Amino acid sequence: MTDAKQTISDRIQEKLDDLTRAERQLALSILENYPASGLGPLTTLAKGAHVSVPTVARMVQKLGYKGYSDFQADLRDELGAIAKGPIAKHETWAGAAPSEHVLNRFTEAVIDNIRNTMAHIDPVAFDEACALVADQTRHLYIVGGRITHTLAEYLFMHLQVIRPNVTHVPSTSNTWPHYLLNAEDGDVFVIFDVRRYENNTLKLAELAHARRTKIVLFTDQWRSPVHRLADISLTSQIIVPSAWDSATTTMLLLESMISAVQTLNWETTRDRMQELEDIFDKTKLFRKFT
Amino acid sequence: MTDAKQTISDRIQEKLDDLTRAERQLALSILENYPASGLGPLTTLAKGAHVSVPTVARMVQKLGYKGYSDFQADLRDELGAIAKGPIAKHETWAGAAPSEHVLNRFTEAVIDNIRNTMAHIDPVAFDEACALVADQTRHLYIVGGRITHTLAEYLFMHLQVIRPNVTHVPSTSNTWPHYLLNAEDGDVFVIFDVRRYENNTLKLAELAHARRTKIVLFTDQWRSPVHRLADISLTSQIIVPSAWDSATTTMLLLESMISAVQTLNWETTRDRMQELEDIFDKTKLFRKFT
DNA sequence: ACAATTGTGAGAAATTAATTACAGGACCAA
DNA sequence: TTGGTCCTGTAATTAATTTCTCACAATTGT
Repeated sequence: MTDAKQTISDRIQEKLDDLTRAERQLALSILENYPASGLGPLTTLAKGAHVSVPTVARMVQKLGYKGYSDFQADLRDELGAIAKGPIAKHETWAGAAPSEHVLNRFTEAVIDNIRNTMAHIDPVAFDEACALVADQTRHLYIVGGRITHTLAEYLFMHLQVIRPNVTHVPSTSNTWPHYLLNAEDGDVFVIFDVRRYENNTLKLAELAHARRTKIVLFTDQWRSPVHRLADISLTSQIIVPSAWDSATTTMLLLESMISAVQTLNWETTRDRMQELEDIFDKTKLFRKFT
Repeated sequence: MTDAKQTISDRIQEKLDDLTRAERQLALSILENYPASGLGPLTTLAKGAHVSVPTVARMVQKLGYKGYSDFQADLRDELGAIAKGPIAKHETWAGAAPSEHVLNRFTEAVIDNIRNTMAHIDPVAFDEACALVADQTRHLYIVGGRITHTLAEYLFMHLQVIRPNVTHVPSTSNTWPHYLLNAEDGDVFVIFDVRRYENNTLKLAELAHARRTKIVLFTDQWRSPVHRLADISLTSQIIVPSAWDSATTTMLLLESMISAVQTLNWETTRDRMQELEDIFDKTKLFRKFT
């Protein structure tokens, strides 16, 4: 037992000497276009390698598989594991805890979410969204739902420092129609809507859309119906081993956006932050150290 | 048609809007484990995505394929082309963006934070904290600060469903002394305090400590002064390339705790969640699908 | 010439894909 | 609320493909 898991490619190369001429020819053909060629029909593979069908059947059995289907299944598994990316699938994060501990299972799921989210995100759209949010000439409305209003508020708090003209609108409230009265052509709505999509949020988005405002949507992989009205949708994968969904990945996107917007507006932000510091100093709400 | 070649992944995402709910569910399932899952048998794919066989057939046709086999062949071609091309650069997270893009720099920093946090966490202490939070015989107070009150509220919302006797106390408020009147020996305070530690929060912690309550503290690597009063401190690394700190890692710890507490209280939680669902159904605040 | 290997062709068995009709839900608009 | 529309899963059936095996002939290398 050298290694817990060796790739099928390794396995083939290892057995290469035990194979006969036609079998070797087949094996090399598989390795040549690996792993795609091994995932097609048996006859195609045979034809591509210029060997006969029984040769293929014989070889996979020599490799230790029950049949070609078995071999294919293993190939698919390997492909799935590889696609997961640079970090091993079963890495233990909290080293002091067993891998079945909730900390490790949860962390693994979140890392997976992050990887998947980043793999599918369109950086151009992301940059456009940041530019919209950074544009101080547009009034900015931030809308959250039942769960997501915490994320909305997190964004709101930071943007308040970065720029003026920001309003936080809780969609689960009777008062949100009032906010729309002021919304004009060109203003920006940042809307959060994840699973258990809320009718209120959709209504609000529709009204905002009707007023020709720009809409930036934070949603999950299943996409809130709001996305049809949104100019830019940023989707996160949010599945975790829990009865609830995870907000961590969305939070990551959010903080990335805050960071980007802060950079875009740095001149303004620096002054405003300094003022804020001064006010804090005066009020003694915070401690300098310890 | 902008560029000559688009991947099937792109093609799916592009058509995502034209798909119906179940079809989208299927499409996302394919993207989730791409491209391995699409190379297996149709029935396996359908089962894995929790959709029916005809749905798969309908979707691939909407994507412009003659049938599932046709779709698979295209997938294999793409896989073959990828393998031939430049070696996959898995250094970056958002593959479509350069490694200097804020998304990649930020994500890398957050992953680093997670790794570091998990490396230093004491799982026994974590479990003890979960047990305290899960204990329904103790009244639970949740305290957040200027920034962290969003995290506090996130925890509060979930625990409200899991168990009774939970109170959210904003430390930046004139009213918090009132809450302490009711705090008794054995009650639990969950306190959030990260950089720019707040005097109010410390005062509140001192008073809570004087009343012999248990204190669970979420803080950062520099540790809030509250930690001297806390029974259990859970520290996160929160540094990111930004003018602010990151809450993502703390959020991860938080969600792990919610998941653990939910498991500990599953009997109670299940019933309460069911009731909640029923109420949602009646109020029609949420939509079932799409 | 002998032994091992390989291909041929054919056919059985198993799996898989594709289609249909229908009933139950969800959504929507009046 | 209600009727209508669209979507979806179930189940059953058929068609098609694919895997697998066999016996035997052809080929190759020794």
